[in-house]
Amino acid sequence: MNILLVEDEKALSNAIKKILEGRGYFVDAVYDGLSAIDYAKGMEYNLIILDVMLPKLDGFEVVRILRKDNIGVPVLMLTARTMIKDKVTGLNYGADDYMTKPFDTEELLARVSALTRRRGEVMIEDVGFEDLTLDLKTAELRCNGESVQLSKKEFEVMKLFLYNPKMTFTKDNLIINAWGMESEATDNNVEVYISFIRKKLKYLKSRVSIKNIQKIGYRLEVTGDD
Amino acid sequence: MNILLVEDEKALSNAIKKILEGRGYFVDAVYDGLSAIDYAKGMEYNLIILDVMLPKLDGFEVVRILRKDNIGVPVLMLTARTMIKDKVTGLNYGADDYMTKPFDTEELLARVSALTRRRGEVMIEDVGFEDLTLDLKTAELRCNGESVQLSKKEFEVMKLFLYNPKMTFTKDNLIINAWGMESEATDNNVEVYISFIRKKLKYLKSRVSIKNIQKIGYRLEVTGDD
DNA sequence: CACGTGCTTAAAAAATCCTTAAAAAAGTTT
DNA sequence: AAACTTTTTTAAGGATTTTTTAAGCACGTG
Repeated sequence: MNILLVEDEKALSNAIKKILEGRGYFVDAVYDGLSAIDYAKGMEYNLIILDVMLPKLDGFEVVRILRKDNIGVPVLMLTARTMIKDKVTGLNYGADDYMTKPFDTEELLARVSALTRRRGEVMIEDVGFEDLTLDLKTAELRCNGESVQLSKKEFEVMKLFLYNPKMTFTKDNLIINAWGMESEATDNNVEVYISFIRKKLKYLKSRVSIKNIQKIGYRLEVTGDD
Repeated sequence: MNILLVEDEKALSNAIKKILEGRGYFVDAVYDGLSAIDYAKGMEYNLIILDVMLPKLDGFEVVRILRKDNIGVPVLMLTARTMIKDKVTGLNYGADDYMTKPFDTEELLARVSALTRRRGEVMIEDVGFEDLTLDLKTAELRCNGESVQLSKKEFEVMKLFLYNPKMTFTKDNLIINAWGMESEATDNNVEVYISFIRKKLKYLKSRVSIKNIQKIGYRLEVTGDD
């Protein structure tokens, strides 16, 4: 369940994002009207939460443009409590619901779930490749009905591989992505973790393995392929 | 939780009444504007659902009169999809929310609970998962005929788990949802409460337990599953 | 075969989590 | 308002898991 959040006030934006993510929604946050249009055209959202007052292009314009382009995603408008007239304008331009600021957590969640019509339903998003599936919620790696629990770092590394199954990653690549820019991890750290993961892949009897190319890096490989 | 339903179309009125009664609300149905005023003055309702088009006295007038008499009960207006301008008028006269016909059950329930909950009241339904049932009214957690009383915070945490039984919550998630955005609760607070709840789950001999995945979060687990 | 590079493992170190007890705060009752 | 109860927070020690470190072995390439 993907939500596009358009709100220029950073503090509020972060608060809303956290609340929604806490309930399992995936949230992209942008901070002005033009980006909102770009994002909304770029991918399929299940809901757009749209502040009225925005830099570059206000909320009304955003809805109007989207509707003109036949993008029918439900839109929830945020307006200041005083500006009741906004409600009308927004609704005339094609918004589906409005909510006045400030609002409380429960109200937000109620309206969001009303608009997405998926009350209580769970949203599971997994990444997969060949016979492997990685559960992004629990960091469990599954294969042939079996599953193993990955640790946080194993998870980060595996996620990288599964998102880019054909790519070869240098050790530095892996360090930056799984350990972070600041980290002082060494090549040996990577080797150790590759070893951990290989052990788990073997246990799962997966057709996928991690291949090393000397001095170049690691990538996924499927037995019987090349 | 008492609701006054004002809708002259008998078939629709009965449908709404049934839906709401199914969720534990008590519903009085009347069929014109004058009766609406009588009833609303006669007893305390938690919510009035008000059609715009009514015999004798239309919906707008009803809200206006009630507000003038300092009756602040939340009002949810029903309008035909085409009559967007009604929304404005209704809101200006003091309605709290509107809904366009036709609408679906989930939407109705979401709005009704948003409006009734806003006044701090608790809903009547229970949440359940596997052998557990959480009474939202009393915060009692039941299992196999036994039951234990949860404290406020235990209740908030458990509610979150039961509403999203498959989801994994980070400690931050739990803090935001159970303690609130502003709170300065630490990870340790969460750990302590998880421990409290686990003790109660054990006492109830439930098949459900709370599993931790290091550095990732907590989620419900059913013994014998995975 | 020798060198660099990668693999594996064990153990040390660090981080995270669990549990409990006691202090503080909030809520009740008398 | 004081005494009591319950809930929530804080704190500390121990248990567990993850991550790092380090050392010896294996492997392939030149």
